[in-house]
Amino acid sequence: MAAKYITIAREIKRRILSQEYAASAALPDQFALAAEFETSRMTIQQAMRQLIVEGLVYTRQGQGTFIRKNFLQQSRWDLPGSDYFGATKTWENVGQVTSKIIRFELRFPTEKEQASLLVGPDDPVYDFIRLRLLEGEPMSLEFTLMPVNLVPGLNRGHLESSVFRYVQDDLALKIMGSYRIVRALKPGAEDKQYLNCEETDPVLEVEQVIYLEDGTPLEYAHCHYRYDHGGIIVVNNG
Amino acid sequence: MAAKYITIAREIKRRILSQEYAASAALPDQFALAAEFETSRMTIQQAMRQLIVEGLVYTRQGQGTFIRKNFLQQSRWDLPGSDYFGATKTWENVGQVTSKIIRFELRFPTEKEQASLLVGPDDPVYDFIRLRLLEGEPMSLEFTLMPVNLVPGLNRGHLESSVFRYVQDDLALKIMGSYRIVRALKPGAEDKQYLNCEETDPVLEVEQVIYLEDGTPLEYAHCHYRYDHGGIIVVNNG
DNA sequence: GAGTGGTCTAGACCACAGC
DNA sequence: CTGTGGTCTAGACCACTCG
Repeated sequence: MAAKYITIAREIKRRILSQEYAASAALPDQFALAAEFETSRMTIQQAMRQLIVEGLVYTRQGQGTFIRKNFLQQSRWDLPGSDYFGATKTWENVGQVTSKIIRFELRFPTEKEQASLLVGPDDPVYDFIRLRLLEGEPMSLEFTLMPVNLVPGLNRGHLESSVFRYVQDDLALKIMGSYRIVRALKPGAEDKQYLNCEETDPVLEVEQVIYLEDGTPLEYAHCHYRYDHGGIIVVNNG
Repeated sequence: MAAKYITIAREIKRRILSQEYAASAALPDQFALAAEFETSRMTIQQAMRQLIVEGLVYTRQGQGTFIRKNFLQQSRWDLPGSDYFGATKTWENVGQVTSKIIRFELRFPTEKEQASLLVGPDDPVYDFIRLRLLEGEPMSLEFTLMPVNLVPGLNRGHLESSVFRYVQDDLALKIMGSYRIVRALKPGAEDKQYLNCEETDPVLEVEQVIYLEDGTPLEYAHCHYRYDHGGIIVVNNG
């Protein structure tokens, strides 16, 4: 049984989407909603906070609660090509994605990598490169580092299916967020070899650190995408 | 006078940053904090919600409230090169930014532009192109469209200083968020002409729609960045 | 069972906008 | 002044984790 405020938020969302509440008009005030749902005003406010976070409505003190004209925006990433954040799902809509392992090694981290992963010089890391193919066509090349002590037992099978699923389901680690830098680059030797880039084909690079819920860095990666396989969508609210 | 929960959140934040609370240990529980700050537990929870949003702490039912190991991440964009989101400030740390107006016209929107800006075919739009220079060196080329009825009185002076400031300070419009797609592109004719791109120099393109707080699209733009002038930082929490 | 955060109540007063 | 959302109280019970 979901919390009452969640249930109420869902119902109000339904009414907005089915246009039972006129767009660009004010919603019933919180007292009226509290009466209708036979609850306290605090609970209505909690439901409203939920809808605000979802980008569906906004409030103005002294005026009321209003529906956003455009609430299609999500407040999270949709990065086609990462294991993480449901991006694989985005790809599944497009076609079958497979992975080819180019490298899978163990080594000690460099200074820059120690800083990115918050590990010491003697803490071993996995170092692997994967070529991701969409319907057999090369799409992205991913250079990944992960601390061994966080992801014990990682093997080639996981790399070929989904490292994310292994981390989340088998190791029960929870991912909190990410820090990413996006750039355009000239193609390097590996990009030409594996992504079939010509000299004039730009590469979209995403350098990223993925964090667990307590802030421990789980992964430090450089992902190279072919420029003609779509872009990265980023949405920002408020 | 700030709200009590804000004051409490600030105080707890101070303690965390000054390491009065041991990192990776649990904070005092909400009952203890409520007693200490002589308030109700609801107010403490509101303060905690604030700190959670800021990425400083996280909670686990049945366990407690914990400090994130890495709370440097922000939950907002930092896009060097846009008028918006304090990015100009980012640049000011680097050097003096100036704008050169390549085009400034009025016209009617195409179908795609009507869809992006949510305007009709007979609603006029500003269409301008600006070259942005850092210390005199070309850095980005921005193709912008804005509905005339939202931004009356826009002139070349605003384009040269800051459209954002005009919109926010003089017109008192409030910006809510953005929707962006990031790509790598081969350089086009304008990129070669104004950004001095060679044939092999990739371009980082950001296609963006910026929204006002009620969801009305304010701006539809394509921004082209030289590949060697840094990347775009994106942070995601939760 | 004990201790934690999550939710909820039934009110109260404050801050702000509009008439 | 009226109506709105914002904050706050003092308590209650529930859900979850751990020893």
